Amino acid sequence: MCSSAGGVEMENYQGDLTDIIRAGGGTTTTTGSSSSSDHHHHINIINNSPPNWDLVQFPCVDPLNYTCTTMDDHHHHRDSIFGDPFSHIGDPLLLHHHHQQFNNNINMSVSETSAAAGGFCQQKSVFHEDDIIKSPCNIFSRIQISPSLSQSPKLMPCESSSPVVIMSSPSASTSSPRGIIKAPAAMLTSDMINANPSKNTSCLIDNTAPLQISSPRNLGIKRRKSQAKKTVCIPAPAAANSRSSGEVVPSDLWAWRKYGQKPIKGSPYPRGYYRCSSSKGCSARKQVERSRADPNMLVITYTSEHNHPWPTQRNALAGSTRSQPSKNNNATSAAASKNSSSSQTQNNTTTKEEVKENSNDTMSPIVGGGGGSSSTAASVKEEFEENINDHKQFEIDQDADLHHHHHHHHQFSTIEGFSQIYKPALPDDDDIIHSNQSEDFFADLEEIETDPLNLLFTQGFSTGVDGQKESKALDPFNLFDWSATAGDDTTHNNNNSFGDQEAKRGL
DNA sequence: CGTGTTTGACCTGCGC
DNA sequence: GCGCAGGTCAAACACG
Repeated sequence: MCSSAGGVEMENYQGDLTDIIRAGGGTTTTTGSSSSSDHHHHINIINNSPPNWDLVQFPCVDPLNYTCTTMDDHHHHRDSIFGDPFSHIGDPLLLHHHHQQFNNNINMSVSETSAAAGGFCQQKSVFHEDDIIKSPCNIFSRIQISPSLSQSPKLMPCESSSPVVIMSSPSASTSSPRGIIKAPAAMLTSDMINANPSKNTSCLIDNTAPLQISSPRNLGIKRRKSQAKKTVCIPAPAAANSRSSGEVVPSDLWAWRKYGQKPIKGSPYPRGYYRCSSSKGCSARKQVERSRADPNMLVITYTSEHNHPWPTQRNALAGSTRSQPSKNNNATSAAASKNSSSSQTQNNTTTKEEVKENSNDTMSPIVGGGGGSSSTAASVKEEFEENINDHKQFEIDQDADLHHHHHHHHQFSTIEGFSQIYKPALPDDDDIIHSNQSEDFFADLEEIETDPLNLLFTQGFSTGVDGQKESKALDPFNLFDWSATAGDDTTHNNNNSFGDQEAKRGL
């Protein structure tokens, strides 16, 4: 079955990119080699520039159902149902300059359905080269949603950080391996590829082969059930040379349990299958695989939605925290051998163990690995608490690097962004970011208030009133709701209350 | 004991 | 109908 690995075959790859969010990535790549210890990762992050930030942040997004109130009202469809982290994310940087534009032009909340219906918004402005170039490109990767992609010319020249590309394909069916996604191709122009000569390929999903979306043949993809799927491409938290499966899944705070792994034809990397373990009845699933073009990038496909709030229990921790089983190596290698290809083997040399190691990284919770695929909010929380000191250090470093005058006493101001971002996928909560429901929800989440992300944002992006503007630029997540926040007091209030709670807790 | 991972077998959808 | 390939199941095992 498995085929040829080697990565020679790219066609399949393309098909997988139905709805893609690409996180810029490259970031981790070099540094994070598998072998690096937690400390190493930590250090890297701290010392590094923006690119690392990308890594740190994207993962966070994942589980959240961002309700993007700011999005164009015409496109209410939400991806959030998938727990797609990026579905509602906007480019912070771009927002900084084109906040309004972003809202209008990018519809992050577009679900496949909407996409199929042409719900995608115009991606026009967002990807202006000027914006990209001018923008700080620092902390966060650019998040781009390219619905049809045809228009997004240069996506990511961002030097320091690769942009995150969110792509939504018109039809869910396109995501099949065989399916060809052409849209992405548009995104992956030579410009994009070359834009970042200095950087590795992180930004590219597959630059070696033409990306195609939807070809007649593609339609035949194996979609058992025409389930809408969301594909997210993010930088692999772990070492670039991850072993085996390459499923170094960034922590998304949902509890995922791996229930299968299959070699994918045409890809040297196997695909891991995860299902939500937070709730028995939860049908949320995700597939994680490495990009063939760029092993540093993980392609995560979300299927179904979480039917439960954010995990507040540590029920999923038991296994998540366990250290690397010796068996893993063998298993992994075995899997690798199946795939056959030297390169594959090499890449596959990274086992879960490494992933776990990475996950331990204090910074990982967010992206790098807070527990990898299996990490839970609780676990992340734990890690965070244990390393709170480190985080503070991180904050300091960030401040220095970013030249932002962020102060501890301001840190809670960013909670607003956090609360908005941290919205679990709640059923039927379209557009509820402003609703009481969301408020209640967060009230229930006290347990995870100390979530690393929260802290991260708090520390990393805290800004005073004066810094609000800056924070917007820096805070990728706030982006999403800024406009909403501005126009919606409710949201604001919710956030504030949330922040207050944390403040009370002495965070 | 509870939870997660691994992994071979099985199921299902699709193209030919 | 057959074969291929993706997706899922479930037993065995590991970890805390």
